[in-house]
Amino acid sequence: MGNFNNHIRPISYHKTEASLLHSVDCVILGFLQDELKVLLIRFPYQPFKGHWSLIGGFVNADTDIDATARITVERMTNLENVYMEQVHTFGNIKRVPSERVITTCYYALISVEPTLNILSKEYEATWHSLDKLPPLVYDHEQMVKAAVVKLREKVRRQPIGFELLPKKFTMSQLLKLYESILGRNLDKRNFNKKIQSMDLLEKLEEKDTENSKRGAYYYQFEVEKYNQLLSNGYLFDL
Amino acid sequence: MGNFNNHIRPISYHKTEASLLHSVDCVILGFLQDELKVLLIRFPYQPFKGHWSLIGGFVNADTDIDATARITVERMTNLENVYMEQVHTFGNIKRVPSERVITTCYYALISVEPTLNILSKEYEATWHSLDKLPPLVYDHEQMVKAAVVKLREKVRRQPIGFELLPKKFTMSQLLKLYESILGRNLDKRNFNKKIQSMDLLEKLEEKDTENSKRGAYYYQFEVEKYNQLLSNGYLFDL
DNA sequence: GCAAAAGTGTTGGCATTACACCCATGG
DNA sequence: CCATGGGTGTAATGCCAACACTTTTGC
Repeated sequence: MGNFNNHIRPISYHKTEASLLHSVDCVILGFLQDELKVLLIRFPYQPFKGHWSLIGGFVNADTDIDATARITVERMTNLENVYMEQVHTFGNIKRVPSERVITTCYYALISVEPTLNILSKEYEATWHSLDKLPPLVYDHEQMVKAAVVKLREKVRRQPIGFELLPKKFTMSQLLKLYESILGRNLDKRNFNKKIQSMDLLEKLEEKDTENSKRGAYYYQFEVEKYNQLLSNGYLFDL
Repeated sequence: MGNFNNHIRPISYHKTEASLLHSVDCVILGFLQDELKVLLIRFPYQPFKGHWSLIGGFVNADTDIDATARITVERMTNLENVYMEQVHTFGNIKRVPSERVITTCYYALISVEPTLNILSKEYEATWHSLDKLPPLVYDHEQMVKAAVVKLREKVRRQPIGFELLPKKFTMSQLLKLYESILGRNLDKRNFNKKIQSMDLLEKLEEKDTENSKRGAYYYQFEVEKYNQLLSNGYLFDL
């Protein structure tokens, strides 16, 4: 496998059809310094060598495209079970000037903890603020935008924001996360009220004393409780 | 072009990558007999010859994927400027048993008027209710479901429902359309109130007297008015 | 003692829902 | 004259947005 003549077509009533390169690109999102950021690498090939780029990889004949995206992300981050969603497939002829490549874009949400060290070296992977992105190769800017739009819609109807936080987090972290994703300020009291009323978080004894003198209680998302509510017809809605 | 060895790759640092078949499938939706329906054809190839299927086509090296989808729909319906949205890309290895094909699914919204005659012959294209779909080839049932979910979300935030109606339509047609898309009954008075308050429809002098003795006023969607409101920050929201 | 973040309730306005009767007409 | 779909208003409710002060503690 890996060779472009190797795709399987035993029956091949489609012998005459064109065969094309297909890749995946991943918008890896993380929450750092109270802000949603995207992980970019230095593009390794000419003529765009050194430009910033999303992380991607080609789809080969014996791998599902979702799996290709997952492998791409996991190889880069050394994480497993990363939350991913397909965003859109970009298929214009000229999107990659040098050749025809169809690319399916995904986003991945990762919790930034011990991660950074592992990934940083190979391609100079670094986090970039969404509101001051450097120029990216090909149509990768479009991809980032599309991913954020999709995340913004999804985050209000499903409790996926927690994927971006450590297991234990404070209310103000959660607030700032949502503010950053939605791109606007939220009222602290109204936000807390709404979250609390959902009854999806467990309040822990422990406090975070790093970011404030008084200390803020840690909370934890309870997946099981959510699944139970879900099966009773509950809809997360923020 | 059209031959699978013809894709352009002058630089080809990706010579060693696999080249795959890529197709599009289109969920063509129409509103008939007060119901949202999908247009299906009889699949023309063995071993699924005669089974019901979506309308599709292969992507060749010199056509954008969006254009491929559009051409597919327009060839089948003899319509132009059909409203289309990309839904999802299905890329599992085994989704087509006989060979690896990655398929991008689109939905198309068409207004069913003079259409039917033109398309019916070639592949026995016929309209099917969404709640009693026959078995479909491959993963086409999944595609239909995904398309309807996407439409359901979109139709509440953008005035695309009108794409499914003739230029002139009555309020009860519009109501039934939304009921059918959203899959639940809506209150006639509340619905009218909301629609009227948007101020996007022009009430015509003319009445539809076919479906009722008293006659119901025709309305028309005013695209320009909508665009103007849009540019002032207005958000359609139903 | 002060700076910095945490925590906590109430109110008014708006939007959504629920609900029922008369009208016009063709047959 | 009656059956069928068309057209219309009001009241109750719940939801969301706006808003400010006290607490804790490290420095």
